[in-house]
Amino acid sequence: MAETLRIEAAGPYDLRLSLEAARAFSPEERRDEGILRLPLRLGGRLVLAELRQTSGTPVILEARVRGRLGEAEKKELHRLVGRVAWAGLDLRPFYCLASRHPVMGEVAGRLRGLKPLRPATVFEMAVIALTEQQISMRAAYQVRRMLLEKLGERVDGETAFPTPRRLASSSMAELRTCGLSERKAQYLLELSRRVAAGEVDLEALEGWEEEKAREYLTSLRGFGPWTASYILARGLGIPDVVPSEDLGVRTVTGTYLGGGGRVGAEEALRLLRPFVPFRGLAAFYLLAQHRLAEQGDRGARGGGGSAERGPAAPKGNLDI
DNA sequence: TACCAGGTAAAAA
DNA sequence: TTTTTACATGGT
Repeated sequence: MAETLRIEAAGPYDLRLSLEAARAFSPEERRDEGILRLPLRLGGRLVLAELRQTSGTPVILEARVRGRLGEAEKKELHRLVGRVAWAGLDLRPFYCLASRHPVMGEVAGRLRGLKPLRPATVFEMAVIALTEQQISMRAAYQVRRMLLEKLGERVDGETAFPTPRRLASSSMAELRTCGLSERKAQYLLELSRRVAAGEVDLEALEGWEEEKAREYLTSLRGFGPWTASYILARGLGIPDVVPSEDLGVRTVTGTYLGGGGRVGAEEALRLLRPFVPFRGLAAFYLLAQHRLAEQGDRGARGGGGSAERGPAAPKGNLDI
């Protein structure tokens, strides 16, 4: 017995490419034929949704879940899948802007249909952002893997992100063994406790005006300007927001749009100006291009011979 | 071995 | 008020 829901997404969209980009940083090689196995909480119930894209236009995403779902659960599944796949984002206006720029036009053409995969909740996005502060993506990935392993909940072979309540009930020692610093463990505990207590509602930020949400986020302990921008961009899905102080953003904007290497935050913003109101999305495309090209290089060296993805990119440790 | 990675708050100057 | 510093892990 299974339920299959069909979710329409604003086209163009390429789920397989979006998955490939999202996993470009991951040390584990996952071959899953363009299917996203997504643990989701529908009300109090944890289910595994298998998400795939059916061919054709308009873009339809199929979400398959074992067992029966109630009407409210179906509605929630629809909302969450739409959120993760960013179904509401229409890429066409961005492509229109990109086509007027020689480099961005080429990158956007090559990565047509790419959208950032978004975490199912703003809380999860906030935790991800906390773990990614300062350390490399690979190091942060290991920390999150440990968090999932120790505190996550298993469902059909996948692990769901721990709830605020579960994180709030964990100990400093437990979080430290996941590789978090004392300080980040404190931030994470404080955030989780406040969210679990209902004192902080990150999900409610969805409808807020951008600057108000930014102000609120930076008022939380451990949330600086970089973290706030990252959450606004990917957690709340504001396509113009870009963490311009971000090392990766400064590298790729300098490399692809500027004269060469890493630039300062202000210069990065200046170089991204042609893509208002999609500056964050533009930066994401450059990061993805950079990362996928790098991965392609590795594959070629290893004899795997994965598809060419354009000009070789300078070395770095970038991710989306 | 050092040094750098999608930074931040708190201490020191 | 502005400038340093500690911090965790993984790759080079």
